[in-house]
Amino acid sequence: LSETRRERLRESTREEIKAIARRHMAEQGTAAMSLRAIARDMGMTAPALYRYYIDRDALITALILDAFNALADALVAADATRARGDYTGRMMAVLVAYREWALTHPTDFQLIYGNPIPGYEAPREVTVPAVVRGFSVVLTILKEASTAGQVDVARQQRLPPPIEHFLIESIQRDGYAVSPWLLYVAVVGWTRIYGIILLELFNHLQPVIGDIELFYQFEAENLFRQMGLKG
Amino acid sequence: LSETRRERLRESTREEIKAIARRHMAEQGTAAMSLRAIARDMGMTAPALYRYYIDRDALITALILDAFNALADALVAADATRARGDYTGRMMAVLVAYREWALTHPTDFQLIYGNPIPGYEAPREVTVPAVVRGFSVVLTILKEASTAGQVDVARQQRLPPPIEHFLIESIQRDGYAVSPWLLYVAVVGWTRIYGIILLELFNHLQPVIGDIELFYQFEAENLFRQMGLKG
DNA sequence: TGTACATCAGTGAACGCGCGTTCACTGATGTAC
DNA sequence: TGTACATCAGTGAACGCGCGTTCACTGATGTAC
Repeated sequence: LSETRRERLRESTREEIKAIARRHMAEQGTAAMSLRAIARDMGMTAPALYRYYIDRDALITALILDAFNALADALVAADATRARGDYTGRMMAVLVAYREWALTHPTDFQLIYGNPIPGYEAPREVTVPAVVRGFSVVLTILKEASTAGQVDVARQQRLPPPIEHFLIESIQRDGYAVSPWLLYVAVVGWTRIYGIILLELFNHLQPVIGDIELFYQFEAENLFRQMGLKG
Repeated sequence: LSETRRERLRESTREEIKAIARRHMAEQGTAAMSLRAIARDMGMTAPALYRYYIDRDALITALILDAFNALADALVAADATRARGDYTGRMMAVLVAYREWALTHPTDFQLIYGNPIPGYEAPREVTVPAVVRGFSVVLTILKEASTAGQVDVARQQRLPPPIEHFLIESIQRDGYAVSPWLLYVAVVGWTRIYGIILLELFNHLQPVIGDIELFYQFEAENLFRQMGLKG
């Protein structure tokens, strides 16, 4: 709004730095991100980058934060494409969007959910809220479906007590407004699609199953059935 | 057998190189493996390593091959601890051993199933047979359980036709001696435990579910039920 | 059993390259009067 | 409107470090007669 010309230029340079960093990571792996290489590609000298990020770690943190938020945005947008009452449709749209985002942004996905970068540790106070944003898209759908009576209680399994207690504590601490069972199936769903997507990213799955998109949808439907999601 | 003294010394040096490489990877990440650092730790100069591995890639390949074989050994050993007719017991032992191996050898696990090392590509003719060794432990249990009538056919789902066709082709090409459904559930099981284990390795799962060991077993049982494995 | 020779492990110097970060500086852009 | 000054982006040199790989070599170990 009241941004000066200088502030706008500065912001666009910050964005350009991140864009080139992403390109390099895509080509060389996330661990290969180098300030000197970025500067070279921008036609600048390396010390100039220190005007924009105080050091290499700060740049990595910015990239990670962007990635979490972009992923969450994609999930929110996918959720919005379906009628509010179509709970399985919304859930499927979100899961498909998750995989699609990972496949179209493989580097960003590895940055947030793959091998950690040696010598770098993400500050939790920065990353956790961004993670929660994405996760709560799924939780909201489950909560609304449950409220609408669209979750089959008969399918609900008895959880091992220590896990149930842990989930109840999470719910109270973070105010999730879902039952332990719904939180549980959300976590299980997350581990399942994560396994498929990461194996696909590393090219381990295609030779084994062939059509991964179809496989993914089939497994999503199995998950919905186990969750007790109706429709 | 007819190994000379020189050959024995040579072999033990090759092993020492690998051991130190593993330690460095555990401390610094898989991408940080450096010949100079290994040589330094061995009290040698870097060029001496070229007597044992023709280059850095050859050393990485040797480490990967060792890791696949050690994992397969662990699965075979776990399978052998249960009575032959106890199919669910054998399967559970194997899945638990898989996770335990990954947790006690996190670096090796990341080396074979995590982010690829930038600039390195594993030669498939070396790795594929080692992968198949581990996978066939699970397939054998499923095959024997099926032959013994211990797989509930009623639980079998109709697979999407393109996937079924792909699996049938794999079975014929590689001579797997199981039904498409059994191969399918083996693959699904693999993606599921992989997702859990990798999230656990990266410390993303513990804050969400608490007792991961219990969670893992609970999910394994759910998997057996979906497979139709009796007992 | 002793000697001559071949094999092989390991060295040290070098090549050419990369990296993150600090520092004193230049020169352009923007601001106050 | 014009001038003096402050702010800030970016430079170039430097520090101290790392890497994989090649090469001619030394010196110890093993082998053949």
